[in-house]
Amino acid sequence: MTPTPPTRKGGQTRTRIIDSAFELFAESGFKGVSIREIAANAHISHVGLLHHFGSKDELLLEVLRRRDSSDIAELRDGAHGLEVLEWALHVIHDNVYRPGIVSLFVKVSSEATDPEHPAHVFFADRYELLCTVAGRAFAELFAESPPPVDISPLDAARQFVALADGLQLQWMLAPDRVTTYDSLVVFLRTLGITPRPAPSFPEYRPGVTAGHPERTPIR
Amino acid sequence: MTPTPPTRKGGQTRTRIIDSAFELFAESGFKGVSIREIAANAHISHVGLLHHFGSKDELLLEVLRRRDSSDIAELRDGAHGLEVLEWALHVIHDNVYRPGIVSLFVKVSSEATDPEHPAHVFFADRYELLCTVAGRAFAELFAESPPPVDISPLDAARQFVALADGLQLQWMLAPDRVTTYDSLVVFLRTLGITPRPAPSFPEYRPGVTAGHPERTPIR
DNA sequence: AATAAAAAGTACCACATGGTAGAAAAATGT
DNA sequence: ACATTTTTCTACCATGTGGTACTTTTTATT
Repeated sequence: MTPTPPTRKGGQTRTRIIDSAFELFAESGFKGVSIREIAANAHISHVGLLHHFGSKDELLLEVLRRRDSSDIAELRDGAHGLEVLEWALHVIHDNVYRPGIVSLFVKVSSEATDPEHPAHVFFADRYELLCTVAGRAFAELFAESPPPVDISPLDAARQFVALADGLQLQWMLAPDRVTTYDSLVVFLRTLGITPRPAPSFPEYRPGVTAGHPERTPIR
Repeated sequence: MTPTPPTRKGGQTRTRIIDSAFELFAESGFKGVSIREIAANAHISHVGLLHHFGSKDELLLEVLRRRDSSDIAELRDGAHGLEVLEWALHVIHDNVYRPGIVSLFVKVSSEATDPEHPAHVFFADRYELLCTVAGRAFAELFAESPPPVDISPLDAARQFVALADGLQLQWMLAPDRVTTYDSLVVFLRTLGITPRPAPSFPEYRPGVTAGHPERTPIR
């Protein structure tokens, strides 16, 4: 997968570029930023950048994969029922401290609505995965105690994901008025699900958050 | 407000340009389209366009105002309680037949997250208005019959709006899997609110939908 | 120290961008 | 018919765009 082993010095610049790209894509979306800006921000020429990533499109996908994996990867293996949703809530709760990642996904996901967009497939797949996994979780929970209204687990999952997205959009437009996390907890309670509260002052967990520039400076 | 009365011939081209801009902004967002493309699509040179709208920014705002007013304007005056929500559901239900307007707002609203974006204020204001109006509606409904969970009317409003946005995003990525309208009805039922169903085969109502290119061709 | 490979840079390309200057053409008012 | 205003165009500009060809510098391997 990685053509250049990370021991080679290029590995460092690679991640430096990815961090830079993440930062700027998050700020202005995909179309809103040039590879030259990204390169400058990473202290390199724009063709130096193109040496590591063949094209702007590839770079974006690399950024998305990197940022997504740290969140979703853990999700695939054996988490069940409430655990899954609590884990999701935990991520969302933490996102308050790294608005960049919210911005990135809000902006690029809507751009990616266009079937021609380089990240279209990525997001289509992502939402399918998210809804499937969350759907399984809801199914297990509903099996224990059925929800107060007639709603399929998959529908609940889609609503959960949609709600998170929509609230984060509103949060970015008016950060003071919206608390995505609280709102999602209320939503779950509406469905008869009561997640354990996330810590109100979350401790820094470098192992999990490493590589997120908002928390750990790049250099 | 309008410097040139619509009797003057320029009025026609103005709307022709706006329609063209709407179409292309919806397809590729604000940054994704050049005024030259918009102009060509309206059969005019790009400086001819700039004569009518001083800049690309102004054009976007004009498009947004136009498209929004047809939906929101009616909302300000005397609608109450359930009426408001049913009206919102009705609009959303109809949106299936004019995906352009969904695409426009999904794409541009997330771009507008950036405080520098020309439409930032527009969307900040818009969401405040939406949530306020919907909040009042929920307040009235909750006064009649309190919701099954502890939730403030304003929170319910924000969730309602957020859910609509998030579902429409998912719908654009996978149109077959998502039915925004049904999902919103379920959500309301969860809060103890049962809206009257919208007609399953909505009749064309030219008076309301006039100006939406998906329904009424421009020329 | 020599050699191969990787990384970074300079110069360039064809093309697109939003916007301006000034003139020609068309519509409008009297 | 004339003068005025509105509309539209051609030409141009400075800047930015993603990407290529080719060269130089740095790094790792033997």
